[in-house]
Amino acid sequence: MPKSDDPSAPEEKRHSIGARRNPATEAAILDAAIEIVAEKGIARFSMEAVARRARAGKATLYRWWPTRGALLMAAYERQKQIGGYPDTGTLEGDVAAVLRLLFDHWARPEGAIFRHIIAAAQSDADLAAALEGYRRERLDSLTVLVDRAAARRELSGAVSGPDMARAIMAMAWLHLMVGRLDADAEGIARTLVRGWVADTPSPGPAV
Amino acid sequence: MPKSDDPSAPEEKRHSIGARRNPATEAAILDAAIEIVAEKGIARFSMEAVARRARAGKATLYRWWPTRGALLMAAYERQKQIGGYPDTGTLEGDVAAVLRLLFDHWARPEGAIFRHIIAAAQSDADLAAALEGYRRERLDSLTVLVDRAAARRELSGAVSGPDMARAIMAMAWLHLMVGRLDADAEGIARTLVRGWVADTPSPGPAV
DNA sequence: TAGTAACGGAACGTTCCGTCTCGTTAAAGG
DNA sequence: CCTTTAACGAGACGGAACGTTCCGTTACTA
Repeated sequence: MPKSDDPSAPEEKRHSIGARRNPATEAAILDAAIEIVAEKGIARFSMEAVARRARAGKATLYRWWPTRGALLMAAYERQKQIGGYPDTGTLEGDVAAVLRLLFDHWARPEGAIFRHIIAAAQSDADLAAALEGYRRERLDSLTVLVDRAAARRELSGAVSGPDMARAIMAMAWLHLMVGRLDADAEGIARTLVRGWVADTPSPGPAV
Repeated sequence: MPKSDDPSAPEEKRHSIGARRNPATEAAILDAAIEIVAEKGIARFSMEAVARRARAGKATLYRWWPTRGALLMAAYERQKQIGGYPDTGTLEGDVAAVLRLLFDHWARPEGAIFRHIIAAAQSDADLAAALEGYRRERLDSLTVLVDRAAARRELSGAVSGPDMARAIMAMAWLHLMVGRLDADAEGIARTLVRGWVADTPSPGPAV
């Protein structure tokens, strides 16, 4: 039986620990947020529900997370744990591997938070700014793949590293937003990495 | 001065035209929905606000559009008017052209509805189903580009047409969702159409 | 020791939800 | 012709969540 939102029993009441932030309160609130999304879905995620389950006052929530979006973002950052990207030996294999990692992560109940963050960011400028920062950080991390490919002299030189990273992210996000996390990561990687046209008069493999 | 939501003056009261749907009512409601989103943003878009501006009863709204998402979708379909895709002579040029068309369309105040439809679909199963139908329709329409490229014997054969269409859509949607509708369509097209790696062992002009 | 700020809790007014009645209107159908 | 049917504007209704504001308690800080 899933835990109810109403503060029934086993957790003892928390109190102020003086004129400073209580880490136990922060943890309880973020955990409650993650649990609610995982158990009941985003529709049941409200500031009131989080406060009830965490046995926290609404004022405490609003003191540290001014909007629902901010709390969502914090909850996502707390639970996310994506390790480094495996080295498969080819760019196409690396791209497939990172897509597979992302799809598996987002398919978990807590991972589903992320698509709701993107959704909420469409009407919340502050959240949009936070998401943009996170997005740039993830884009930068994808350059690892490109650097490895460059070291192997695998690249054609027709496309820049940042452009490649954006394309990978675009494919990942599209499949997240349309709920197709069972998509064929290898097929997507092939679509991106190999050219669609037979012969481009590009300046060839840069030496 | 933007029109207020409150039904002040100039529109005369509509009545029932008998035991059948009133087209004027439908038009007034959809127009009100489009105007509210364009003028005030999605945050001010509510069933109540639409009913107020359209001088319609809430029951009338719910009779024809059972959810907010359904009304959003109908409003988008009413105002969208994307013509055919221009033929630029190359696949890369065609992809750039379609991206430019989409970006320009979505950058208009009414076009912004679409990103909110994608957002709302994350928490509304009915809307998600409607969006999925629309998405497949747009994917099919993109095969025109691929067919033209095939007729020119431009394709490498390494990537299938549906995969190409999905990749184009992914890039378009990403830039929509992150608010980068000023992106370089030509650069994106190049990223997709040309290969990232120098030499693929596909049936092409291997060196 | 006095000041300060976080804490749980609860009440507040507001907005929007979706449902529901009401009286009016006019087409549909026997 | 005249009863039936259904759409219409209007708005009351209970419920949920919003974001703010108090309260009394707690314990660190100066």
